[in-house]
Amino acid sequence: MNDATPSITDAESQVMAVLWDQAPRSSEEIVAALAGTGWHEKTIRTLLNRLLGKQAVAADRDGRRYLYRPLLSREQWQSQESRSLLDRVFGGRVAPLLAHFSRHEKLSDKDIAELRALIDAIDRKAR
Amino acid sequence: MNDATPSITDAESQVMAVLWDQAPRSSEEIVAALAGTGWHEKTIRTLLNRLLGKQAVAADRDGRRYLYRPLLSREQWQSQESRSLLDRVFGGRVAPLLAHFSRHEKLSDKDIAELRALIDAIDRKAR
DNA sequence: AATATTAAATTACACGTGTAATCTTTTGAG
DNA sequence: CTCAAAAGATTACACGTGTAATTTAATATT
Repeated sequence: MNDATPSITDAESQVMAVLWDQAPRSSEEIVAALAGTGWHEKTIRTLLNRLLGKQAVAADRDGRRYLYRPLLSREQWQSQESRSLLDRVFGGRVAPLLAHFSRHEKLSDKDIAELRALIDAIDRKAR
Repeated sequence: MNDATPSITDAESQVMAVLWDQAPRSSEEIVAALAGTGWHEKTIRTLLNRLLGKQAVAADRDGRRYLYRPLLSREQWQSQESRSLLDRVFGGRVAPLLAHFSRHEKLSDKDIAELRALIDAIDRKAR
């Protein structure tokens, strides 16, 4: 009986991002990759450990060090977060979300073209 | 000075929802409207007070009671939450978000029709 | 083998949030 | 005018999270 999909905090997701970008990596490499955040090395190691506890990453021994790799994929995480927003904020419906964006976000021509292509693709698949 | 836009927690947003649905309302009415949540009356009053502190609602005296009304609109809140998801999870781009939904969410025919109508509307407005 | 490094594990601590209980003040009932 | 009921204000408390410091264990060096 273990957690279906671990839920990741915001800080944790930034550590995941490093591993999604490339894995496996040692904690030292991860710390280096997160230099821009201003986080203390200790902080990053804490986050790594929490991710281990949540089984969002795995650690494989490599000599004296561990190499970390993601167990939760970026796609899975995006799904969770998207669904959460959809349910919490838009009553679970996609169209209101898009309607919202259409009114309040600046969509580029490229965005619009992509969206149209997507709808077409979805539509074709649906029939 | 004062907070540009207060950030609302999940529980608080459910209280806001009652006021977005109809306002102004007394705390008693709000408690009644949230009967389905299983929350204790005290809990709901706490949430109301926190919303007051965050200036997400205003309270106008009405005899011995207060009448509450939203200062933060549903639209504003949806914007905040959407933008937060977009930035945190999708690097700030709308198309990847929608692409994600197209791959992972089951869109009903009605959804698809609505989306198409939206795109058309956006497109017409854009040109 | 004893000791110094260093990675990892454990512990810490403040603050936000969910979830209330208690205290205070106001006001209607007698 | 006194007292009880009720609305609101204050206080509580555990848990998650951001942010680390301290302790332990493993390994490299002398």
